[in-house]
Amino acid sequence: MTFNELASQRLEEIARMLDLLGEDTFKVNAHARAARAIADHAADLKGAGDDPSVLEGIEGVGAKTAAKIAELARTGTIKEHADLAARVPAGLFDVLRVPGLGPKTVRAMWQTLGVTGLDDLQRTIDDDSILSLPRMGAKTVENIKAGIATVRSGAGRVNIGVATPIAEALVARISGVPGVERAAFAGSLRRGRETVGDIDILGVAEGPTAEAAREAFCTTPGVKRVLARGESRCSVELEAGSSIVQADLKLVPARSWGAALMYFTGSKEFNVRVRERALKRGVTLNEYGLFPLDNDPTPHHQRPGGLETAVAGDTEASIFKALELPELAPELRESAADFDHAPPELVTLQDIRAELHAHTTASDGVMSIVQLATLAKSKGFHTVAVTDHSKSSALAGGLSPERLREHIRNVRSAGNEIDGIRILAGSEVDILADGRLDYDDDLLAELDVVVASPHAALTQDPAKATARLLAAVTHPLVHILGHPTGRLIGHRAGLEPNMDEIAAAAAEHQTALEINANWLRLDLRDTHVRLALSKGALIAINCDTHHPKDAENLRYGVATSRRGGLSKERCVNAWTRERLGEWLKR
DNA sequence: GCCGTTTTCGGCCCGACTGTTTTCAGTCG
Repeated sequence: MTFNELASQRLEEIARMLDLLGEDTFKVNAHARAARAIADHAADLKGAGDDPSVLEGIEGVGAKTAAKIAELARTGTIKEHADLAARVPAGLFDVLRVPGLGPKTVRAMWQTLGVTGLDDLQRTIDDDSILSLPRMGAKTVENIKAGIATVRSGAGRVNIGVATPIAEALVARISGVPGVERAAFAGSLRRGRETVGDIDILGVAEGPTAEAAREAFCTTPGVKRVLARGESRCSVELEAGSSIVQADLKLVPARSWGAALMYFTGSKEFNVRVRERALKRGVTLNEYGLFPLDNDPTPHHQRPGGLETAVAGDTEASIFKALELPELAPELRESAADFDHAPPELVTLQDIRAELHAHTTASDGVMSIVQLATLAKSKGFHTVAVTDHSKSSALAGGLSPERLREHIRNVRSAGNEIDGIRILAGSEVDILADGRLDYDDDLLAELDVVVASPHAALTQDPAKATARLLAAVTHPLVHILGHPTGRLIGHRAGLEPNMDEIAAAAAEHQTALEINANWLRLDLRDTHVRLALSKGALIAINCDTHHPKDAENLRYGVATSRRGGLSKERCVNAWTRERLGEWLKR
C-alpha cells in the first residue's frame, strides 16, 4: 500500500468512526472528501512529515487534516484515529457495508443492541431483537438479511474489465426496448476508473416506454435482487463473475439527456463545482437541465412545461457552452482540481497505431508471429512488436539467448509474409532484482525494441525497487519500462518505487513508461501517468497481447492515460510509423 | 473540517426511493 493509499484509508476510517459516534455530518464529509482527494493525488505525500507544504493546494485538505497526514508520515499513526478506534468496534465497518444500513441505524444497533459486527447483527435478526429498533419492520429485516449475504459474498469494487462488458450488455438491453431513444453508461465507469462500486445506466424514455425499460432492466439475466424500482430510478444486484455488482438505471426525457449524463457521470466534487459555477451565473443545474434561477421553490422539472424553460441540458456540450466552460472529458472529472485549467487534448482509442508489447507461441502467447501481425493490422496499426519473455521467466516460456536469436530471424522472415504492417523484433526482458537485465547488451542490441519489465521480487523495499527500475530506465538499450510496479489490482500491491525519480530519469533518457492496458494491471496507474507527464516523460500504452481478446483491453489503457492527462504528442503508440521508428533507433 | 470575486462566520447539492409512518427519517448517489 502506498503512503497516499494508507493516508486515504485512515482518513476514511476516521470519517466512518465519527459518523458512527454521531458527530457533525459536515465534519464527517470533510474527512471523507479529504480521503478521496489524497487517494487521487498524483504526488507521493510521504514527505509531508518533514515538509507539510506538499499538502498545500490539495482541495479539501485544510490545516487540521494536513497535520494528521504529517503525523502519519512522521510516526506511522494518527493519534485521533487510534483514540477513535479504541471507542468504535472495527466490526462496525462491515455492518456499514450492508446495503441499506447507514450510520444512524448502525449506531442504534451498536448502542442499544450491542451489535459490534456482522455475526452480532445476524444474532439480532435470529432472536428478533432487531425489531425493537425504531422504524424496523419485516421488510427492512429481509433486506438486511439479503444485504449481509451480499457483503459476505465479497461484493466490493469490480474491475473495469469486468464491469464494462456488463454495462454494455445492459445498455444494449435498454436500447433494444422499442421507443427508447438512447442509452449509455455513466458513473465512475465512464470516467474510466480502474475499479467501480456500481454500474450506472442512463436511458431516454417516458411513459409506457419507461415502464418497459424498467421491466427489461429488472429482468436482465443475472439479476439476483431488485433493490429499488421507482418511476425514474431502479437498482438491482447483478452477478459479476464470481462476485456481485449493483447496477442502477435512470430514465430521463430527451431534453434532460445531457444534464443527466453529466450529473450521473460525476464525480461528486466535479458536480458541486459545476453547480456553484452555475449559481454564480444566475442559473441552477440539476439532473434535468440548466434553468434560470427564480424564487419558485418548485423544481423546474415538476412545473408544467418546466423542462422547456431550460437554458441547456439536451447535451453535455450545451451545458459546458452555457457555462462558458471548456468541454471536460469524463476522465478528467475526477476532482475539482483541474476545473479552471484548459484541458489538454487527450489521446483517443483511434489515435493508437502500434502495439509494442506482445507475446507469441514462442513464449506464453497463443498466436504465431503472423497471426499476431494480422490481428494488429486488422486494428489499423502500422507497427506491432514481438516481445516474448526472456530466459528468467521460465514459467512463461522465456527464451534462451539462442532461441531469441532464432526468434529474431523468424520475425524478420514473417515480415515478408504479410504486407501493410511493420513487425518489430523485440523482447520483454526481465529486470532482475538487482536491476541487471536478463540478456547481455550485445544481444539486446540486435533487437528493434526492448521492453524491460519486473516480474519477480515484487515485494522488495522501495529503495531497492527505485534503484532497480532506475537501472532499467537509464539503460541505453531499453525503450520501454513495462508494467513498472508489477501490481495486480486487488491482488498484489507490487513495487512502490519513487516515481518522481523514475519519471525524471525516463524523461531524461527518452525511455517510455508503459501503461499496461490489461485491466488487472493498469500499470502505470492514472496518478503515476499524471506524475510522469509532469516530469516530461513519454508514455507507451500496450496491451501486453498474449491472446486475441487482449487487444480489447486497449480502451482501458487509453482511459487510464486520459485520466492522467496524456496527449497524442506524448504517447509513442500514437506516433506515425516514421516518428516511432526514429525514436526506436535513438 | 473546509472554504471565501457578496462571507474569516456560517454556510456546506439535492432529488429519488423505501419502509415505516400518519407526515417522514434514513439511505443512496
